[in-house]
Amino acid sequence: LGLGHLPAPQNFPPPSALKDMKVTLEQKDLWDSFHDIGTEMIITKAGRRMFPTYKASISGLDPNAKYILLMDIVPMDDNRYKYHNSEWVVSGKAEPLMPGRLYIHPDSPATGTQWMKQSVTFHKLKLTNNAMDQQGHIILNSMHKYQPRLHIVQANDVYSLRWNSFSTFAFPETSFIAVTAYQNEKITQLKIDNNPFAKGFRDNGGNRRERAIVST
Amino acid sequence: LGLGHLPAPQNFPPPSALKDMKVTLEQKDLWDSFHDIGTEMIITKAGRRMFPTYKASISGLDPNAKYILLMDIVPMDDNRYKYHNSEWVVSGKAEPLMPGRLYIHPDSPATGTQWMKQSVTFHKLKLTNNAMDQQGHIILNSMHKYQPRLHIVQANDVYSLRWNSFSTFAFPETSFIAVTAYQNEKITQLKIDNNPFAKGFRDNGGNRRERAIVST
DNA sequence: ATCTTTCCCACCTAGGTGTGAACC
DNA sequence: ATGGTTCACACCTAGGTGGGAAAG
Repeated sequence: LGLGHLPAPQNFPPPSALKDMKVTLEQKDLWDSFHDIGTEMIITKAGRRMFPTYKASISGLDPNAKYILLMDIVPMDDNRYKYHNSEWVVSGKAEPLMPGRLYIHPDSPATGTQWMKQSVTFHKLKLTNNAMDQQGHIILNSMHKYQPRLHIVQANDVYSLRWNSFSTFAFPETSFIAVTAYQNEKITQLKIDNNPFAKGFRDNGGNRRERAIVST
Repeated sequence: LGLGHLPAPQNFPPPSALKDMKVTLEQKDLWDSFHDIGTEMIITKAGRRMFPTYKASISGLDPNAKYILLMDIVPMDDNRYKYHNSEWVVSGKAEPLMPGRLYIHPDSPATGTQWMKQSVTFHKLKLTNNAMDQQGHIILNSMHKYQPRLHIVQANDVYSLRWNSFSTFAFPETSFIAVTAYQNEKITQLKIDNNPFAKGFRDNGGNRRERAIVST
């Protein structure tokens, strides 16, 4: 079990008490369309959201027990990558990584009923390349390959978080390479086409206004 | 102690263990300028924020104990009011009120250290006149007079909330009359002058653009 | 040179304001 | 008629996008 690296098998066998627990990734088609090309996620100093957003629907929890949901993002290998001739190639050894930060879902702790009644979304999670980040964002190295993981922990509050009874889920289609600027223009176009916040960059059938010239 | 009405004295004597607990209302000058005229707060079906925002700085908590902070808003008397000849006058008996809802500060529960390190703001609290509200907003009756109260409860989580050890604080300058439309135009003007979201209604020294005519 | 990162920007989404007419 | 409520709206704040130039 590599220190902070992705363990195999990806999904831990859940404790017997939770054997019916099931997690389904939402918007799988969208994730797949990115994954087929090679997903890239922008990381910035201030922190950047992931797109697509990680959303999951959960079943099989004890309705009355309390759970904390968290995400972490672990390196998939020991390589550093570069984008060369329209493909990702290994370019060296991975940078050393600080112990991975955890993003605790802000609704935590909540009962099984509350987690199951609607899908759980992690849209507020942010990625940063700033190793000194003070805002609790997840710190990653650019040009490295990562795998997000969802953890479900039965615990009464975030302070008594113990790692003695939890289930971990990793969906391969959510893996990505962290970048500070998009490398593959097909990824850029998929983001523009699907992220509502990037609508300004869509080609509206020739009706798009030209960008204004800034006079300084 | 009137059922759901404002008890006297307004501030409960705190438990001895919390005798050093202190709560200071922020932006007291702003609250005072409203209070001097007669504060009105809009209530709507969808829920409306309060302005000024209720903010408090807190000291004297046990740094390591965990606390939940809540607000409720209680009737100040049994009257219904109306605004007549530029003043508020009693116009009848109060409407019956559902048991008051509590607004639990979203950072709850947190340690004394966390509550004390910066001021606590309740800007997300919303008021509604919709008795069937499903979104957890505080339900009030229009044309009735109210007093917001802050409660500090030592408790480990929101589910085990017990009313056996808490402190209540009520600042008279935060009392208000709930309305569906402003009655006193001095209140309207104070809101426009101070609420950033109402900047569009400020008179910019004659530079304000005329409102566009809507063609339908 | 080449590759990667940073910064400011126009352009969006999301949602908090009082208005004034319509509604009851 | 009168008094109170609702609704669509223009106009804001707040903050999430990738672009492109500049910087490293």
